[in-house]
Amino acid sequence: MNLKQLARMLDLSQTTVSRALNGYPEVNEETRRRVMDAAKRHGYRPNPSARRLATGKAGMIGYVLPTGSNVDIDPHFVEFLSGLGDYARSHELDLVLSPAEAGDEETTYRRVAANKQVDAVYVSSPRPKDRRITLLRQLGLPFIVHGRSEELDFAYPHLDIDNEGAFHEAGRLLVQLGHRRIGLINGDDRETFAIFRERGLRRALVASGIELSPMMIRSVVMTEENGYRAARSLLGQEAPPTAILCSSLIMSLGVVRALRDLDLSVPKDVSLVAHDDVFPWLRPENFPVPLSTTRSSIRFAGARIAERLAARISGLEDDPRGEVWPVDLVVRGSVAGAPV
Amino acid sequence: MNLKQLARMLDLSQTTVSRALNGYPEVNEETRRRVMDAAKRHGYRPNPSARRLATGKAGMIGYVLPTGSNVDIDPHFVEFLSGLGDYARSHELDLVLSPAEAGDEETTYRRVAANKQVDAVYVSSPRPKDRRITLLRQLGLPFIVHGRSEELDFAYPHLDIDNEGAFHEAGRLLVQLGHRRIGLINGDDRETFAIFRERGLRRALVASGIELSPMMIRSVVMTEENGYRAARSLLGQEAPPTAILCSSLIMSLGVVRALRDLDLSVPKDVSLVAHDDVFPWLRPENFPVPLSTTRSSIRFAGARIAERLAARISGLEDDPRGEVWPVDLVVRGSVAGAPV
DNA sequence: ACCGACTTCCAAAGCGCTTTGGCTTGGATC
DNA sequence: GATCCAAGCCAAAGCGCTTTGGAAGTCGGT
Repeated sequence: MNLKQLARMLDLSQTTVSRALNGYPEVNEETRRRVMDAAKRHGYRPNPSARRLATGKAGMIGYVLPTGSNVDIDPHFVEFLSGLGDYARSHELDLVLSPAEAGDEETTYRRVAANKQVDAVYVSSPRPKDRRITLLRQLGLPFIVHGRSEELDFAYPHLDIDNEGAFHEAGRLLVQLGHRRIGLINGDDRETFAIFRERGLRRALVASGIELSPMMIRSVVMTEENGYRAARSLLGQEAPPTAILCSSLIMSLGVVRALRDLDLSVPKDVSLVAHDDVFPWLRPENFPVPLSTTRSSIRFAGARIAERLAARISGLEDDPRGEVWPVDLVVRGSVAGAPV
Repeated sequence: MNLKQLARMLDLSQTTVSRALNGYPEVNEETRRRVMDAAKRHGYRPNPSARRLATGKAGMIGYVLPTGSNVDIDPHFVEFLSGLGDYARSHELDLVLSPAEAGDEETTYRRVAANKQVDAVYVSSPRPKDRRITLLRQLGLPFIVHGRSEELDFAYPHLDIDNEGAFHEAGRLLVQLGHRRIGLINGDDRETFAIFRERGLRRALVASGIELSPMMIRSVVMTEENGYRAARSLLGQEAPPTAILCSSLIMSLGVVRALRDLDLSVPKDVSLVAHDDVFPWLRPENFPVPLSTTRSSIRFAGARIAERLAARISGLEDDPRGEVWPVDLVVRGSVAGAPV
């Protein structure tokens, strides 16, 4: 069933039927009802390819996925996707993943924009200087950044969590508990989130006259193994940290293993706080010693971004508004006063 | 730059230019060269929307993503995606994720097929009786199943690993080591993979005259917490297992925690074998006691499925061929003779 | 009775490609 | 020299929608 047939059946022109269905005002209310009715009865659905060719609107949102034989997609992605998908479903929005060679996403963004394959994209894992942002603005492709970049003075649509605030608070807590040497096991420090977290911790320390020495910082890809190695390396120093701040639950698994290997107990010997993105399959309260965390659901972020993308597409949102979510500090058994 | 302009520029008809670019035979080789050349020089790329409307081919592959506020996407998905994406990139194939309400994927499959949004789809987590398979066949939408279903007597394209063989071998090893009570912590037993794994273990036991009692089986969603609970429950029985076979590394984390809580050591008190899908961020050799595993890279599966989907789309593959990969049994420190 | 000004509808021209059904042309065939 | 054929090209008709630029009909105001 296509438009022509439906129109003929109703003894109307395609124009009128099209307008009736798309809510244009220049059609009699009764006619509209008739049309809507017939459309529903016959299960008419406009052909998206045709609509797309005519309007240039795709009705989909996009994501450029960095790939490569040595590139691993972040496991956080799947949680984010759960939220995004859940919202997208309720609005019949599909998501297009366009694989790109890691390092050269630009080509793919250009292709996607030129082909008008999607109406908007979301961008993740931004870096302080991230060319994607200016590129997208220049291409005129609506977007929302999950995270932040310094680009354009932050005047572009984004959604981020308060990474700095989170680690500032966690750091302050540890300082208050008497810790002076606090180790940071961070994610890749070319990414903004990691930089913000480090800054947060540093601020908390400086406020008490403590400096955050580079010796206390490790910046690695967030795997269990790297968490282990970083912890071993931090704790193997002459003046090891008495507390560790860790950027992910997965790495914390490794940290806990390292502590056990070294026969150090949590929190007696070492206090531990980690950032929790809220995975259904790995929960901080189930760590050997319940883990204190800075918590923010990445899934909610996915849903919110989908919502805002939808709003942008339909023109309801068009200011370059940024949104920064506060992060909860959840204190559990893994922190205690610094050992004397 | 569109076809019309390019044609005018070359002083040829659109027909000829189109044919030249698409490799049709009825065009002079020299003309073709001229066309190809000009196209490259001017960076001409046919508009996919238009091509799509004309041909009905989308140039994308699809996946119907079950979603819902209580639905969590499997973390394995991201690894699968890494492989799929890596292959897809090299062939400029995009992937469309169409969110569906979990439980009613059918509506979405129908929509995707009717709209010709994608040229082929892949289907995951099949169940023994899985309506999606007959549905897709009926809709005429090419597909490949990742996993197996009993549907159609297995005569549909699929890629699976030998789950039965894997757990059979693992079970046999444990039996040979003298274990008589072997616990199974499985995934959702409505899914085929879990059924096959159970069957494999049972076969191994039966071969030695041992029965696999329902008391020895737990079937749960694969989270750390469920692994813990299942292990506690298995080990809390009067005649607890002396060995445990676990369907995922993530659950194994919980199992290890449970063992520790119960002051049981691996492998002295309990031997442990898990299935490893090969995550970059969690590796069996890094468990407190290196974990023995049945190993199969889910990432390779993703790449292979992308390859076969591409082949199906271009008509290179069209038999309902099934493909079952053997699984490696990797023995590490977590298994030992049964305690006396 | 005539004139805007609406309201309500329509025919037709896109959107940019593929594909059908010819139309030339030049050489081989008899 | 007439005939046939293949090679190489083209005009135009789709694909199924949206949107432009009217065209009728209605109605109150003068």
